[in-house]
Amino acid sequence: MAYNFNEIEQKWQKRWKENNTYRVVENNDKKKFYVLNMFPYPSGAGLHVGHPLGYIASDIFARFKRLQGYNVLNPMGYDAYGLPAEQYAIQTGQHPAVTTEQNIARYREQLDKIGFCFDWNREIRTCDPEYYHWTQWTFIKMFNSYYNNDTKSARPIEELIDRLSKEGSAGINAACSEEVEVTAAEWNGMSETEQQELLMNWRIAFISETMVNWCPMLGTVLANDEVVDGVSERGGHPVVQKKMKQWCLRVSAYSQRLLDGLDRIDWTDSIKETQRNWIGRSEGTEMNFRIKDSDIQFTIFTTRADTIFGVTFMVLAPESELVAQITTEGQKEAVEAYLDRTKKRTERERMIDRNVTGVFTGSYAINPITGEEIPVWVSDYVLSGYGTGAIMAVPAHDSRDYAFAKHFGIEIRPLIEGCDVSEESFDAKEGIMTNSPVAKFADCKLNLNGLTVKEAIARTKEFVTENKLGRVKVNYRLRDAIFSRQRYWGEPFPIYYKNGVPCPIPEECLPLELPEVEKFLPTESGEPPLGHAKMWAWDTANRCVTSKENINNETVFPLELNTMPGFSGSSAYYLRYMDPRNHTALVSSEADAYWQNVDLYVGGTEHATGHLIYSRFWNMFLFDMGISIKEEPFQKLINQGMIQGRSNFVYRIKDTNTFVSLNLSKEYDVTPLHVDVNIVSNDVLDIDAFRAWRPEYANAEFILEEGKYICGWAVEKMSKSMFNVVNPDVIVEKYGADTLRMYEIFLGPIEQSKPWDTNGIDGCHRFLRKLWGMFFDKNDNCIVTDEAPSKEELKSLHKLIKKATEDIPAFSYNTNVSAFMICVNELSALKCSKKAILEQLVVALSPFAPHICEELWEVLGHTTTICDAEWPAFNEEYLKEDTIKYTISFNGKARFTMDFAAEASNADIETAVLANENSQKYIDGKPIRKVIIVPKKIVNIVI
RNA sequence: GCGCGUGUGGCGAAAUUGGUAGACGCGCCAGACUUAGGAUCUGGUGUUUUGCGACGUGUAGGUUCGAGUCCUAUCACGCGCACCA
Repeated sequence: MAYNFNEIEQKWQKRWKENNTYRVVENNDKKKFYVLNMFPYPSGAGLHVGHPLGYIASDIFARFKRLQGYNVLNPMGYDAYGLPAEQYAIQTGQHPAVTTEQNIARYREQLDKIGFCFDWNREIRTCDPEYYHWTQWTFIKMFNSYYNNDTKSARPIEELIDRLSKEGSAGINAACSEEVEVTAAEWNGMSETEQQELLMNWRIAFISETMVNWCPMLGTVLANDEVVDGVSERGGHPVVQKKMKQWCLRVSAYSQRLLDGLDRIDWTDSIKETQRNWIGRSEGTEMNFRIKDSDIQFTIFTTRADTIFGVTFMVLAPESELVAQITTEGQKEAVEAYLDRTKKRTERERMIDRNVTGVFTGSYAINPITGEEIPVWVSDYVLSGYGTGAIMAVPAHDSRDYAFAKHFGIEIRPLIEGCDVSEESFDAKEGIMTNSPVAKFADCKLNLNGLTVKEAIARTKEFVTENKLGRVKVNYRLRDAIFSRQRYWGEPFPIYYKNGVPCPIPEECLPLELPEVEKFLPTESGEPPLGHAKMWAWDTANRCVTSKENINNETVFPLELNTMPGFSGSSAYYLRYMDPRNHTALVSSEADAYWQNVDLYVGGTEHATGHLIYSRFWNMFLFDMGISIKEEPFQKLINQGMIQGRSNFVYRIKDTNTFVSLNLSKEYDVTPLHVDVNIVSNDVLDIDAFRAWRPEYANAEFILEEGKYICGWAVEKMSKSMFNVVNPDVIVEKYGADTLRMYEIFLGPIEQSKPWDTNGIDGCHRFLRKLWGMFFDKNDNCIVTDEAPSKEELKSLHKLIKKATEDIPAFSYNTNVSAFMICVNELSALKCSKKAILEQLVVALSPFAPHICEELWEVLGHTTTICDAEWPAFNEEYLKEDTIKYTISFNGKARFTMDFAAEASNADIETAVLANENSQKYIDGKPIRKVIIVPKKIVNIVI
């Protein structure tokens, strides 16, 4: 009896490829199902055993859906642009395209060994001109669009231009960088260049001089989500703030839609919550304050309009332009010194150091409601990028204002009945208002006394709006995405500059291919790497790329030197899979109408605020353009947990070459050292392999316990430096792909992070061998019979089918594997080798272990692939119990059990219980008042 | 600080609406077959007790005939956001 998994797996992988088994084509007679994995970045390290987890999970689902009769799209491709390939290129001179190609080949080889049902005919790579053609095309669409807040959608920029030329900016309700007022006459009087500059205020893809996260070590800017704790996510290099001209995408225009859309999609609450936090909606009020003895006005944003009577100072962000305007002569020196000091500090330093700092400007603002004079300060605890960069400070009810007031001895005026602000501020939005206003402003038209905080906020909003003192405003934390990267290995912008004005190259001329460069580093003059490209100018007359030498500013113009960031290629790839070889459109409307959007998206949580926001934005834009018919790209999202490494340690006694076993190591002064997990089994070290591992260990001595060297262990990230990387190829070689697939999902719930531990894999392997043993005897003779199955066998089988049918859609794969083990154990115990049973068993198992199931399917006499079989239906009849065991309890304590026929009525049970001599014996002589019968389980007797 | 989530054997973990806690697998123990076992098969395995039994789902209460599950408080860990006004 031999289960030769290597032979079987190779045979079927070859056959699937030859027969194009997993090819999928649109078919209107069949219901569609779209399964998608977040496509990988092909790194040089290859796949480790953690990477395929999500692919296995989605593969099981895809195969299951196919068996249920769906037309399943399950594509795969590569997110091939990225920093590591570029950095490798800088170090070695090797072109990133070459290393990327090699890495992809290696990935493909590894993936193929695991037996996925990907349709490789639809493979895409983001660095392929055929693919980034449509990334560039979408960018041009964004450039040529603005966001209309009235229609709540992106509209052609011509609409806006038309309006500007006829009516000016009056009445335009559009997402913009800043409020602009321009009359039609002014607009029409502007030069082309001036008009183009102004339009940047509205374009969805626009150029803006903004503060960016500049990473000097990487020589590029980074998006907010690429910066973690003040350092770059990749590489951990320091990041500083710098003002630069950059391409941006007006993601913020979609804030509300991105927020609302979350209610319509089936994602986990935690990831939705993360996105809500990231979007950061806050409803509040903008109020205008006037500076005393001047015409200067400024606006603040607050969510606590109710606290207007408690304002005892105002604060401006140091970056605010107002600071210079309102600083009095007397305070000039102090203010400038303060600004100087803050400028030198990075954002990160300002965040870490929470000491209170600030300086008085010398000016006073007028409270628009009471007319009170309020001192205006400057402090870096106010951020220039949020709200208006200015606040009204209410120390009694905001902890930051409180700290500031305490430090500088400013009045703290409590506004809520009974609150104690002697030690700390009262920040909660609850209680009854008082002192609003205080007696000396009693003639003030607004009175909030006696209202709850909630009522007071609403009342103040009304008052402010009626008296034109400001307006109700919703603020979002979500910023526009910075879209330029000073890198080589990315999508080039389809943009040339005519007299400094950016112009898109004609759509018909796309793709604009990435040029060759001599060096992948920035130029001497500090231009991005594309500055090295010779063939990098646009000839408008011949509509082609030409040499930079030909630039004449009449017909030949310089091309953009930045490239697009990583998320550009990964934002709409799901659409491209629907129609990957279309030369005339991103996706045909037919293909889009058929596949709609992704039904099941599988990937890690690390993209919660990056890819998963950008691609929703990107897709909403394409939805507005009428390209995508679904507003949300990913209907259901499953986040697979990470598989961590399980590192092993040996303990070397200090200054010796002697290693002591784990439980004896406490008695010595030892240094724990990582040891390669591949020479450790069940935490027992293979001593010979250890001596051979490294030359310095060749003469190592060991202090053993019970004849073995026991290693310590810890859960850590899977990485080369920890010597805990387990390669899937090695597992496939030793146990087979089916065992690997079963074991990966058997490790635990799919969404949970867990350490890889090769030790448990035998259990899954034994299971498959046991299954094999139901088909063949020791001499490899097939023992399958045509006998009719027994009731017991049918029950075992249908219990399993029911479980699998319910568990797969719920992603309870780990318990499902258990169910298969139970079923096979039961059937083996019954010595069942009946075709009628085994046939359905292998179909149900095939999503999990496709190779062995194909083989056994063939053994059972089938000539077509098991993928085209039908998912077995379970029959409730077989699952019914003949009798049900009831526990008879007395005041909650179980006393005895009785069996009843499954169909016994409550009355039957009650009568039987009362007549039972056991029951009499245990009622302690007291009369029974009531028998409570809980269906199927327990009969309760109350006295 | 705010928000979200998780706590069950030596380990990974199960447990439909509240109804026999610990399924299944690993590990461990014993046995069988073996020259051998890191192969295979069979049985056992929460703690405690010679036994009957008692106790057991982070901790402390509560609801209930009955709580891993519901409620309140609390502790620990993980994740997200964070001078966001």
